[in-house]
Amino acid sequence: MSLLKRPKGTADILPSQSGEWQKLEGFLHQTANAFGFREIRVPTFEETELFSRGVGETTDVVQKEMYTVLGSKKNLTLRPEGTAGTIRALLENGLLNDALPQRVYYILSCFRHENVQKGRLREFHQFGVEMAGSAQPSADAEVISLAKQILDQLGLKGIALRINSIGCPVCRKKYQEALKNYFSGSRECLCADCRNRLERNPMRLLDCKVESCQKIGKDAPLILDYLCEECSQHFEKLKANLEALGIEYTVDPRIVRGLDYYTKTVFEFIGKIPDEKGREKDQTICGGGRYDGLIQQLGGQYVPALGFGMGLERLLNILEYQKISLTEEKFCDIYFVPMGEAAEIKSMQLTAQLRKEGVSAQTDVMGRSLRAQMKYADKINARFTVVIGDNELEQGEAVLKNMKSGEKISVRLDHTFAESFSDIEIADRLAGENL
RNA sequence: GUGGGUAUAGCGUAGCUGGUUAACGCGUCAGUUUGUGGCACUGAAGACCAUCGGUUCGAAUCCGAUUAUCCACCCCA
Repeated sequence: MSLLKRPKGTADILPSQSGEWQKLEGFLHQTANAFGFREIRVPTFEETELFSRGVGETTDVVQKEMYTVLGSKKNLTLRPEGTAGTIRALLENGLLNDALPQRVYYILSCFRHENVQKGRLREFHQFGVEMAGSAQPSADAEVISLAKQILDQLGLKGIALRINSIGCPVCRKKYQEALKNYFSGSRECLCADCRNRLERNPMRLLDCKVESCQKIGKDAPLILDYLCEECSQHFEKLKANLEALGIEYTVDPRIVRGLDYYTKTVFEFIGKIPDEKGREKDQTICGGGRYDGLIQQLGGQYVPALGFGMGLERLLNILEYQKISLTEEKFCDIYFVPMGEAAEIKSMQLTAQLRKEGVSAQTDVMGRSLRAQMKYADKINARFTVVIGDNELEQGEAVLKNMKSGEKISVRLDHTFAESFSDIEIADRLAGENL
């Protein structure tokens, strides 16, 4: 029988990695809570229509990347992103009738049938927040500062924030007309893709990597010059708010998000990761913006809202690249080193007792020699060891060794052990923090 | 969807233009005698050379297909 393999674009999270995930997730929960966001959990699949209506019929995500199960009455799709389902849940459960703004966040997996690359999986995990009810630029600033705080507190360096405004449907339409006019003049010189874009989504033309197209686009009109009064003021206030919060940014008029629901503010946090050959390349780790029309689009009242999605695999990639570890690789508070059968029993009992107290305790289950056990204790980063042999059993007393400092303390091997160990352990922890 | 690179023990790599027992580092395991780890030394285990097929007297090495992975376009987290 041949070995079955996992589907392309999926990943196993192994025991050596899950601790990092748990730490990251714990940190995300904590930070989101600090900003007043509460967790929401929504289904992994939704009716296909939710995404075609919410994300946008013409987007790549909807047109060619969704995993859809065809049904006789309704088609179902594995969520390609988190916003549509979250907004659907807010509407369906009447949460938008509650005090606004409504602040929610989620950690979930998304599915897109894409060509796989580093940081581009077919099942990937996303942390996202959505804030519904405020049209104020201060809400934009708050959401951006949440993302910023997460990236900063994780200790990441060199993450750039780029912002732009793509206006509201009214001013965007005018801008797109202006773009069409501009590019139509040199239609014949554009690449095939761009000629296509000219009709479907002229804003994408600015993004083209083909040199000749870039040249043509150099003097193209900018969205920022076409914003209506309201959108323009919104953007100016957002910039002022970011400055007040001490958040650095650059305005990048070429940011055009690929999901149709965005209006006004769009932003991205971009980091650098290495490819296989060690060359650095930019990668978006967080992307988001305002989507004032989405809730209406999904059948609700007009409620302005915004949010972002953050790719957890991408985040962990960058953390790894910047050599930032959230966890100790292996961890053990205390390791018992038994010598002889009677000692093995005693070690088992003490281990069991400490584990009930929440202490990470281990003992030998390999029948190893004393020397080998000490080596093992060292490898798993045991903080303390206790050697137990016939002498110790007879005297009811043993030596507790601090593996870092080498310090040895005599302890009693009776019911008082757990208590005295916890005192010593806490003292050691405090001493470590003072260093 | 289109185009290109890579594929050798758990990990990272060597293996030149096809020629016998596939090499090295890290890691793992055991030991370096008498009851205390990190260093050092000695030894061991571990690979049908991604899979399938072809060329050849002979293939890790050449050819084809498949799969995985990486990169570019596209798009995005």
